[in-house]
Amino acid sequence: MTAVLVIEDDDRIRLALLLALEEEGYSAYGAATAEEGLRRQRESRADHVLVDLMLPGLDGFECIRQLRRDDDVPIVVVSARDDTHDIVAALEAGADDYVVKPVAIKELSARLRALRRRGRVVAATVPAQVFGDLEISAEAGEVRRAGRAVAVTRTEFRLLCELAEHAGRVLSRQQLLHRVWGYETGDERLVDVHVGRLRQKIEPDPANPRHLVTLRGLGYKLQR
Amino acid sequence: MTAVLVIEDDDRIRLALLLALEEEGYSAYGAATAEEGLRRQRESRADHVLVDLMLPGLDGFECIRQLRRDDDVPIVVVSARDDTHDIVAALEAGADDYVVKPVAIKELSARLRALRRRGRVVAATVPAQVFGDLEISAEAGEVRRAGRAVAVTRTEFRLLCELAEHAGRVLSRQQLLHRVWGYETGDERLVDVHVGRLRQKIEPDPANPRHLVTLRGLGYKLQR
DNA sequence: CGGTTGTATGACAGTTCCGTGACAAAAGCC
DNA sequence: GGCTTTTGTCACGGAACTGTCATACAACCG
Repeated sequence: MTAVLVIEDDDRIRLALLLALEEEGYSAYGAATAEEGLRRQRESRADHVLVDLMLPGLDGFECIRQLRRDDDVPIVVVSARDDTHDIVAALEAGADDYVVKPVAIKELSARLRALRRRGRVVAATVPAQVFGDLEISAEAGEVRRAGRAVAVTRTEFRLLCELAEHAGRVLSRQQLLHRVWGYETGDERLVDVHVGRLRQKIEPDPANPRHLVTLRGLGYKLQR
Repeated sequence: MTAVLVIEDDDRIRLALLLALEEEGYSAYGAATAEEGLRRQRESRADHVLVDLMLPGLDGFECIRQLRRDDDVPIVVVSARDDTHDIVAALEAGADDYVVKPVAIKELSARLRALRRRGRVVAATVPAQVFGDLEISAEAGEVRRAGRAVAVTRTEFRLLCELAEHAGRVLSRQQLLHRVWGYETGDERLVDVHVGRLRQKIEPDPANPRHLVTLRGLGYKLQR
């Protein structure tokens, strides 16, 4: 029996989903908060997790990340919001699919089947973001320049990922401090220093950066 | 470079998709009919296929079935019709995802990434694995280096299998504690110690590991 | 051109992180 | 029960990393 865990705070929707899934032949059980969902998934591994994005306390994105941390379970987001940003963010956080409420149970079921099928397939492609001769592989925790692995530290890696995630767009020092370091405020020079160190490692000519460029008065951006 | 084949009869849409995909860093090429698409996929295997459902001649569903017959390539349907029947039918035919036009390229790209990630996840449950001169036979419960059997203890073996199963990907100490020892939490030094012992046995030069490498601040990974 | 503002970078100290040897407890094995 | 092997804990030393600072350099502006 295929087990499905539904993490959704709205009681009505959660129960409706559980019933519909049972009807489709799944064994389904629910959790009203992310915390509870994480706990239940640790205790008894479901074959699929459905998760809402708007949850009280820990939100859906964080929930997905934590689920992913120690489990390869297929995660499907079931959200009311049909918004590209949310979809992309959820998938990047580690979700495998995203469906918009109200969802047809037949479709959901078919998507779950497709996910299970895909899970069995063997594929060898390594996902990596590419910027010219620069490759960033978050999973491998690795950065390559011209095919060669470059050793970067954790902070540098986070910084690079953050810039890569918003490739082509400027990020201010404040934004970076906030997103990479979690600082609400702080010395902006810190960013400079780390950008400099990163350049030493990933730029062929650190003094004339091609990818990690400075926009005076604005911040930094990563470009192809 | 990740290659994407777009099977879509409407020239404008196909070209727009191709351009947008290129922009996202993919290598993209197109086909105006199912027949042509099948032929191109046979000749040069793309990493992803996007397919419209309404095609002249052979329709999208049939196209998906034929693609599936000799290829595990991830297939994403890009259709104008947002209809549960179509969605279910397409997924049943073998598609892996279904997005409705007009589609945000960022979303599409994120979905492709999610598909690639998923494909790799279970990929690893392979009986025997080879890492350079290192062989791990999960069934035989045996490790060989340069053809010679190496005696490893049970914990070391589990640890090695876990790393091998996610070859090339970083596993944090917490993940390893959880997956190898079943601990919800615990002293991370434990992992270090066992990694160290394993290195003594499987690395030619344990002080400079080639396969079982440390990613400072992140964890360990096994690489070729 | 000189002043002003913003950015790059080398040096340094404090801290974090990792590897390892030692050791005791636990588990296997005659 | 004695012996060996394996496992987990601890503590220490060293290496790597981080954040701060000072200084030098570059860009901008009137």
